Amino acid sequence: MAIAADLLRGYTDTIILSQLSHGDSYGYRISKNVAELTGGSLEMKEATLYTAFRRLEQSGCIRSYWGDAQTGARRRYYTITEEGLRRLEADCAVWEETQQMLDLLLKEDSQ
Amino acid sequence: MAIAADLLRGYTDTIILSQLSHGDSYGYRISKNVAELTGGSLEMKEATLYTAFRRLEQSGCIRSYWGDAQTGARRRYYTITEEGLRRLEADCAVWEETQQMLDLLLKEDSQ
DNA sequence: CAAGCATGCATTGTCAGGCGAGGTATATCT
DNA sequence: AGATATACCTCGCCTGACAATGCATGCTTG
Repeated sequence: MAIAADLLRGYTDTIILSQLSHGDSYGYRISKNVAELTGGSLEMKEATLYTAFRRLEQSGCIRSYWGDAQTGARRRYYTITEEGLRRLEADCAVWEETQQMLDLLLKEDSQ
Repeated sequence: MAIAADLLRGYTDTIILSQLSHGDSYGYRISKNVAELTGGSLEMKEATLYTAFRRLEQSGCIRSYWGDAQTGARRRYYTITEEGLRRLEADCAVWEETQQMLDLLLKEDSQ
């Protein structure tokens, strides 16, 4: 397939993995954290987020456990796995290549 | 919507517009040109390409005309419009922001 | 001359991911 | 009591990438 353009679409997973590489976290927090980091530019929609969690757990990139909900609503925490770390690294490499490729194509001098 | 992650997916259109900003061209040529520029990393599939042409023409970003096929198969040439140029510029700006955003999220220091 | 390959365009149907809309539950503040 | 923040989840739609398929021309090579 060789760096298909379609790959550009799946970066939700990568962002989640990146967030989890800093330590266990949960949906709501990741969502808020990403929003804050990007100055509100990127809002991960809940539907997007939770489907991504299912997908990532399915493929063995993350594991989950329920936190005890003494205070407030219950939370499902996620942990990144070894597989997930490898996936993250691979995704980042692809992202680098993708950036270079698109930059090349879009910044190509006229004529 | 504010720079949705989904926007990352639609860069086929942008690449085509960029190619056409250098002068009129046609499907096969754009496809070969992109493949060559990226060292074969990016192969625009025909189905993708021609669907994109329809989409872009529909939205007024490009216009098309048949070249005379004296030699070889007939070709449909495409011209970028004013609207298309504006679209290209806007897309490039979005691309810049997107890059910065993802870089920020993926290169964020651990801890 | 037939077969194969490069050139060239086009459509149909499938699939995956983003996300709008809806639902549930708890705790706090007014 | 109602609003708001925290927190999770799912269904169904839409869009874009692309495999598969089909068509036509012209050149080359066995």
